Order: sequence, then C-alpha cells, then structure tokens
Amino acid sequence: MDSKRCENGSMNLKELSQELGLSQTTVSRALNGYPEVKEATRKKVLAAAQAHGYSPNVRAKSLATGRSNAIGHVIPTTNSHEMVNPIFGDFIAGAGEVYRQNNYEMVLSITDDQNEESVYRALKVRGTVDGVILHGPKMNDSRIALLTELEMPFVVHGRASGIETPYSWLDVNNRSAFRRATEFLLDLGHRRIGLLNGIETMDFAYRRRIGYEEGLRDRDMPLDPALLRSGEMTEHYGYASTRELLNQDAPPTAILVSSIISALGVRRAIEERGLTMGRDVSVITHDDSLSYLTNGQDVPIFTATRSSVREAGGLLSQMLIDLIKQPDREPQHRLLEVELTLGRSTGPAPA
Amino acid sequence: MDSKRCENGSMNLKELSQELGLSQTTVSRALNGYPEVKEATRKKVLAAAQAHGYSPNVRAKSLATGRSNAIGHVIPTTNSHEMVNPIFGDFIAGAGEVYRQNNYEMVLSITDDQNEESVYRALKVRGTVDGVILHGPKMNDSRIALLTELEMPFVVHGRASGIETPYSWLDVNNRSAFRRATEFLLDLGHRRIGLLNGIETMDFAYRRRIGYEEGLRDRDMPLDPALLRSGEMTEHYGYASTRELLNQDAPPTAILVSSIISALGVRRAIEERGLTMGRDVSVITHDDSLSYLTNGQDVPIFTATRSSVREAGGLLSQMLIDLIKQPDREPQHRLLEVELTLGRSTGPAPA
DNA sequence: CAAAGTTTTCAAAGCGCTTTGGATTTGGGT
DNA sequence: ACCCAAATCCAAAGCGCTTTGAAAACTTTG
Repeated sequence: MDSKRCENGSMNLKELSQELGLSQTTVSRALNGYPEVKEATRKKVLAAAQAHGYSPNVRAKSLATGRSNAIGHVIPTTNSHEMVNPIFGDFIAGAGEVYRQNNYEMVLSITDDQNEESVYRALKVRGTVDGVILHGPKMNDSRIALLTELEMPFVVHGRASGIETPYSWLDVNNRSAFRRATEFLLDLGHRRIGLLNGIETMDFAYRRRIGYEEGLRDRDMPLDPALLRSGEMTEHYGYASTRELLNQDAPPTAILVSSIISALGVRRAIEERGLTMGRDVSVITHDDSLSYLTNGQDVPIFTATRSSVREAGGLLSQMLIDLIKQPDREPQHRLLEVELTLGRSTGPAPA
Repeated sequence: MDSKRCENGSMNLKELSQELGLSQTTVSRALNGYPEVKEATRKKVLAAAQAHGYSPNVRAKSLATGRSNAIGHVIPTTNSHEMVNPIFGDFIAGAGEVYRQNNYEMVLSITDDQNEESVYRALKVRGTVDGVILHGPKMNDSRIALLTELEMPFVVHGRASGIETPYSWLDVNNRSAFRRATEFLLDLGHRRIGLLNGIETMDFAYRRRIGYEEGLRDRDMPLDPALLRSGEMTEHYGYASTRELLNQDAPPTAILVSSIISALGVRRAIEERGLTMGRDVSVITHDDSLSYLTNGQDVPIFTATRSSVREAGGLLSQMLIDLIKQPDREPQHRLLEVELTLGRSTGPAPA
C-alpha cells in the first residue's frame, strides 16, 4: 500500500490523488478553489483530504508558485543599544492574528541597522517572503527607495517625511496628538512645558515635535530648547531627563512624554524629588496601549494620547496582504487619530 | 544572452553553471563545501558566484533537502488576555543574533492556547520549520509529549515539572533565586513576606513558590496564604495585588515580585499609600534585564534576582541549532544561576 | 604501458506542488 | 441523431535545487 511515506508521516498530493482515482491536477485545483472542477468532486476531494489529514507541503508549493506566503519584519537594533522595543510585541500580537487568518507566516529578522539593507536584499533574492512591514521609519528613510527599487511589496508603520514617491502607510496622527496635548497643558495654565521625545531622526518624533511647537507658537509661547530632550524611550531615559529638567533654574511645570515606559521614569524622578505628579508637575504621555503596561485600569494613571499599537498591527498587516494580492493597486494610507484621555497626572499649573 | 531571468532578477544555479562551463552538480558542491571538488575549481566557482551576486533560491533548496533552515516560536496568548509578554522581545533579540550567524530564519506564530497543538502539528506536517523553541512551559506541559511524538526537534525555555521523558532545556534557577531572596528578607527581620507570583500553572511560578516556601520553612516561619497572589505579570497586577496586601489587617512588610513590570505597580501602590519603598515596605523583584526597563542605571531601583533573558535567548537558540545538526545527541540542560543585586527597595523590617 | 585505483566531473532523477495545453465528457440546440 | 460549445479532467512540463550512480580524467602501480 503506502509504498512511499513522506518524512513527516502524512500523505502527499500524489498519494491523495491515487487514493481518489483522480489526477494531481484536479485534486490540486479542487483544494485551491479553482472553478474548473465539478462541485461534487470538490466535495469528495475535500472530504478525503480531511480524512487523511492531508496538508500540502509548503516548500513545494512555494517553489511552484514563486510565493512564500510569509511576511517579513526586519527589526533594526541600533548598534549602541541592541534592544527590541516592547511596543513591537503588541504590534505583532495584532498582526499575528491577521496572518493566521490569511495563512501567512511571520518571519522576523533581527539585525543591526548597518546591515539592514543587505537583509532586505537577501529577503528579496532568496525569496523568503512575499512582502515586508517597515518598522520605525526615519525622516527621508532610505529603505523606502530600496524596497521600491527591489519591487518588494511593503507597507510602513508610520511615515517618512521627505519621501515623495508613493507608498502605503498607517500612522497615528502624532502631530495633532502632541499639539492637542500641548494646548491642553497651556489651557491649564502651564507656561514651561518640557518634551521628552523619541530619537529625533525617527519620523514619529519629528512629527510630535512639530505638533508641540505648533501648539506653543499658536499661543505665542516661546520655545525653550532647554526643555527638549530626545532619546531611546527607556524607563531610565525618562527618569534621567526629568531629573535634568527639574534641576534647571526654571524647571518646567509640565512634561510631555513620548512613551509610557519613559513616563514611568518621569514619575519616578518627580516623586523622588518629593513632588507630586499632577499637582507640582503635570505629565502627559503617549500611550500605545501596551497590554503589559496598561495606563491604570479604571482611572488612568497618566493623562495620555492613546492609540492601540496592537490594532495598528492588525490593520497594517491586512493592508500588506491586500497589496500582495493586488500588486497594481495604488498605495493605501490610514491615519489614526488618538484619543486624549484624562488621567490623574495633570492639573492646573502651580501658582 | 540571459534567455530566462529569475523573478528576482538574480541568476540561478543553471545559469551560473553554464557561465562556468561546469555541471550544476559540481557548482552546487563547490558552493556547499563538499570535498569531492578540486580546490581550484571551487575557487573559480566561488568567485563567479560572488561576481554575479548568486544566491541560491531558498525555497528550491528547502524542497530538495527537506530542511527549511527556519526555527519556529509559537507564542500562546491566553484566551482571556491576548498579550505578548515583553520579555519575549528581549529573548528574540538574543536568539535573532544567533540565527543570523547560522543562517536560520525565525518564524513566529501567534496563537491562542487552545489551538496551540494544531499549530505545532501544522508546522511539522507542512515542514515550515526545522525545530521549535517552546516558551512558557507549564507543569506537566503536554506540548513536550506532543513535540516528542511528532519528532520535531525542540528545546524548552524553562522546564516542566512532572515530565519524565528527557528533553533539552535552559532555565534560570528560580527556586534558589526565590529562596535566597526570601532568606535575605528574613535576615533583615521581615516576618510577613508577600509573594506576587506569576500564573501558578506556569512552571517557573511553581518553582519560585517552592523556593519561597523552603526559605520560610527553613526558619520555621509560618506560611500565610493571605500573602500569596498569582496572576499575569502586568503592571496593574502588581499595583492591585499590593493594594490588597497592604489593606489587610496584618499587612506584609516585604514583598517578593516575579517581574519588574509588576514591581513598578507594586511601587506605585506603596507610594500611593504614602509609604516609602525600602523603609516601610521592602521589595525584591525578579529582573529579566529587559532593555527598555532596566532596573535603574547606577544604583538599582529594586533589589533583584537578576538574569538576562536576552542571554538566555542566545544560548537556547544555539542549543536548538546544535540539536538540529546532530539529532541523535542526547538532550542538553543548562541551569543559569541568578545574581542577587542589592538596590534601594530593601531595608530592615520596620519596628 | 596496461591495469587498477583515485579524483574530479557529470547527466539525470528526484523533492511535492502548480499550471499549461490538450483530451474527454456533458449538454443544449437543431 | 448530430454538432458544437462548455464543462471537466488529465498528462506532462516545469519551479531551482540536491544527490545518486556512473563516466571521465588523472595517478599510481606491476
């Protein structure tokens, strides 16, 4: 009977078709939903496949179709500090769900940012993935031109200012978020507002800064460079920067923070000084709705500009899959607005 | 000339061999380091491959060899709360580096824990990966039997109490870590020590509890169930549990915490009550050395049992690769000891 | 210098699937 | 009945690589 068994113990197309007394062609078509097969035979084929636990060899399928049914995520770790941002975890939680529904694999490449270009080239040349999601776009990000040139389908989580060639992206409205947050603090009477931004070559950080500056300029408030910081958004960054800010001669009465992780450090620095957050110093943070670092449960700890990065992962991966399926469709864009949620970290400026 | 181009624009083995006037066999062998090819020709082949930017099609190679050069990580998200633990980010940062060096891809599958078994089966049957890393082992974890039965090479991040069949694992010595931490607190005079553990079906949580209990029993201290909590190690869990503990009639003077993320919540609850951590309530946390949540910079915030999960990722992925290369080698084990680092969250028990 | 052994190379047969182009069957119209 | 188109099905040719078994080239030996 089973003259030749596959290495994984399950049957292959040839065996299945023999079992059914049909050709491989027909069985293949039946399974893949092609129209030129009678509904009755399709039923039979499906039933038999089910019964024998048939599952096509993904490698063979790949080779035959030229598609890999996999999507790549290249995660650059800066040479100075090799770390994977925790928001990435939530992003892929959202994306993973969509991949599963659409039968895509998720393949991750961790690389330092010098080698990133060669990683993309390898992904293309070796045909490992059908498309990639571009993370952490910088201003004038060169990867966009690279991927376009490689004709590798891609979508961007964020945007890249300065790039004119069209591409698909999904972003949160960072500018409006930080502008609204700034205005809110101004409304509360704050006049010296610090900004703990992300690394400023990152596009999202640039946009947040613009929003902040617009908010100030609009009310004819001066822009004091002494109140600005930028850096990798760790807890320690929030802590150390806040210490610096509060040690100044004219310390800020409010601080805008780019990540809830850093905001935890901000709070630590504030409280270490014996000050109270929300009374002595107001804090607004951006909150990616990280599942392990929720912003409080009932009452938010921090007043925050909130947007779920998990949801972004789901939407963006779907966008990429659509793009892969219809490569000639024109680029899609999606701009998510944030909600400004009131927490206990803000209050009127101290007299 | 180039009669037939590959979809990715680069040349294939056939073309390369024609260019060289050699057979595909020889070229293939030359490139893959087989001995039965003259050193001179190998040089020529290598040079030509380099010159033409030849890179083998990974799908074809896969199909021919039966190997995929990929390693799978199945990340179960509990049905109640779908989240990807941030320590996973650091783990894959360590593993990714090793994969890159050894030319392996990393493929991730996010799934809810009901479907986990079918995910492993699919991975095997479809031949997507050559091996998997098992995350978050539970006591008597059924996945170990499954993978053994499937003959899928695997290594475990952690261990599974109750499983007798041999398997490869890497773990931190959770029991000794929590025992030492408990003893340290007892030495400081604490008599009521709370434990905020992870979910207790998880093996690591079980071991930590054992360590804690041993530490107490050894000094003839009573074990008060009212001081125990277990749950998903979020910030909020730390906060809410600590509030509960401190609201009791006989609140603990010290708390052991399973994750630095929860520890942040613990501190929040303590300070919200107007108490001082390290004076009124001592805290020791396990610290996975998460890159975005370092335990302070110079002086640690928390006294902690520390072990780098990033390093664990590197070691364990290497272990798996070795196992894949020599499938008949017997299971490897590696038990990492933690360091107990003194921070400012502990002090003598209040009078 | 032929026989026997070694190295080095090659042609061809897979790996398990898709897909082309053609064959066969079915069914409606006359 | 018969013809023609539509509906089904199939054999065979790939996809780009590895690997087997054999041939060719080159060395060594008697």
